[in-house]
Amino acid sequence: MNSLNAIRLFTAAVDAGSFSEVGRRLGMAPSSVSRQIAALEDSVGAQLIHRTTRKLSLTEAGRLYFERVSRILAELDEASAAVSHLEESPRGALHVNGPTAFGVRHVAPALPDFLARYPEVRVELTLTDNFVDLLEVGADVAVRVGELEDSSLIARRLAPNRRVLCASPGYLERAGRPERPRDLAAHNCLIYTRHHGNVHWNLGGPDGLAEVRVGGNLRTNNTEAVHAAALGGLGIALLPSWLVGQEVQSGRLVEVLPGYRAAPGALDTGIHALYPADRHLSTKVRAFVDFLVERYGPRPYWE
Amino acid sequence: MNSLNAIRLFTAAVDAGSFSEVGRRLGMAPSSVSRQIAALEDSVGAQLIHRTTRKLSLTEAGRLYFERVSRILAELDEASAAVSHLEESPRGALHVNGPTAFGVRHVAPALPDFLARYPEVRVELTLTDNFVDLLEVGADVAVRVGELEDSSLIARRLAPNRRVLCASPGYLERAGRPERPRDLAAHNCLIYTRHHGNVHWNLGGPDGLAEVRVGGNLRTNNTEAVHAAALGGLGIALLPSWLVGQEVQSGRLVEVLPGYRAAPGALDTGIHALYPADRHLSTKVRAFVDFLVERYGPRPYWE
DNA sequence: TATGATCTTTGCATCTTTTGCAAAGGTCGG
DNA sequence: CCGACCTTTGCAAAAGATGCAAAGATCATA
Repeated sequence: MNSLNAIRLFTAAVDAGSFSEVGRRLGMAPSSVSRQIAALEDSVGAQLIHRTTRKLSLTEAGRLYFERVSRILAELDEASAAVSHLEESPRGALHVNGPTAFGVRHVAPALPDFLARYPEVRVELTLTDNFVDLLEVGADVAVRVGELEDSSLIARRLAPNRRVLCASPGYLERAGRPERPRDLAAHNCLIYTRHHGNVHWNLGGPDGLAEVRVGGNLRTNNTEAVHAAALGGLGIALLPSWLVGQEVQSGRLVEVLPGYRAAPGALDTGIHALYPADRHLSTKVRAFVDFLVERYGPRPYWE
Repeated sequence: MNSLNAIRLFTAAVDAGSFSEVGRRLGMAPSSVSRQIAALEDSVGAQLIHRTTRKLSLTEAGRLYFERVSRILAELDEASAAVSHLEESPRGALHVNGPTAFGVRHVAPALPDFLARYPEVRVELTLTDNFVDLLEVGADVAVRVGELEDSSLIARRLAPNRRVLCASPGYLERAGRPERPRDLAAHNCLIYTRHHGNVHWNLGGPDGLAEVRVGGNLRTNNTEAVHAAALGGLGIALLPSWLVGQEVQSGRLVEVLPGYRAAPGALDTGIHALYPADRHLSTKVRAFVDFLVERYGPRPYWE
């Protein structure tokens, strides 16, 4: 096909009025200019420029081609510039995907600050609780809590994902306060699980790991339900700190066995931002992830 | 710079949904497609396509670029097509240059037939008697009578340029009819010359070359003036056959010393079409020159 | 009128770029 | 878990672009 370079040389020759002058301006040998333009003429099948040693002049075909092509070249440069412009600074649409609970509590509230810092960005926040393929849904970046599927995506750690035991002050007053992990077996523990069968809580504390079989009158596959039940005083829940941290701080919930944490498991790998492992990471994604890292910090505000 | 090929591959990939599919359609290795598009991304400085092994998806930059670029590619193809179209058959503007006298008598009258045969051609006929640079004046083809400057132009012979002696019947009745070249010295010879000094007519006839010094009461640098004077009965003129041929045929002028012709000289090299020696001779020029060659034929109608 | 400067083009050797193949690493469906 | 298919990278070969020098041509100038 006719190369873009040849077309550029053609227009340059029309402007400069001489192949040699083009060569001088563009730092190439006149012979190269000559050959490229000759090849272009062959490819379109028409003489574009009449040449004498002293003067160039356009043929009718050349005039026609020049008019159309010079406009097209400008448009092409504009298109490249527009794309490059997108990457100069964070700008354009940013599709963020994340789980509902975390998104509502810690992503959405962060957006005003983020958008204030990057006024040219538009955020489209999609909160879903089923796993979605980033590219499928057209997202630029996803926030994931726990369980990272191994994939070609890059994961950047935003915060730890720790689960703590907690209950409402009313429940503890009524049912007593466990002193050791094994005391939990006698309590009404609010179970979040996606599977059937017995549930064990693995707790790490000052005296090492303790596995406690727990149970109670509520099992659900919805963390929010456990949360609501705990707030309502139903029992003891094992919930992520980002979900209950502020309520513990405000006293609406009380931490139980404060020296103990859920032992790190599949669900506790942390909170990550995921984005495609492209050679060119877009500035808006980088800015967003950096922003979240900075906002949550080494020790998140909810801890 | 970013190559046109890479851009074409990019749009092809968007259409095909897979680099391998592009390779199959265009007959090239998937690796080449991959590398070209990667290079394009480097050149614009942004990721255009997210790739997994199973799916391609456009980034925002990619969508933006695709929209603009696919339209631009279409325009570019159109531009090439328009130029190629010009050469498919004679078509477009044809600038013809020639001398006034010949042009009025033998070019302009030929144009109706020419344009009837090639309805898509528009002729712009410029008649000038001073020598002009074809390219300077933007002409595609020139008709030249006699004296070919040697140049880079191609000359195609259209007809002989012979000068014959003639006078009006009235003059011959009054002054008598020369029988031999030397008789001309006693006649009123109408002199066309651009220089000062004596004028000699070199005549070739059955007995070889004869040089006669001629003179009379009219010298002019304008052939038409000589022509008009001869028609008016002023004397004997040496004029091109294409100028007086039809008047000789109609009897308004009578040929003098019919066995003699002006000996071929610089002025008698013939009538030629001149056009640039380009690698791609445009079809409209070729058609026009062919048309004149055919119209004048081996023996022009004016002879 | 002759000379020199400058222009375009072509042959040729060289250098850069592109290409296809093979292999590696990854993903999806059965 | 396996096989089919995808993208990417290394590597050698092919293709294309480049610069130089020389040839042929034109114009300005001495």
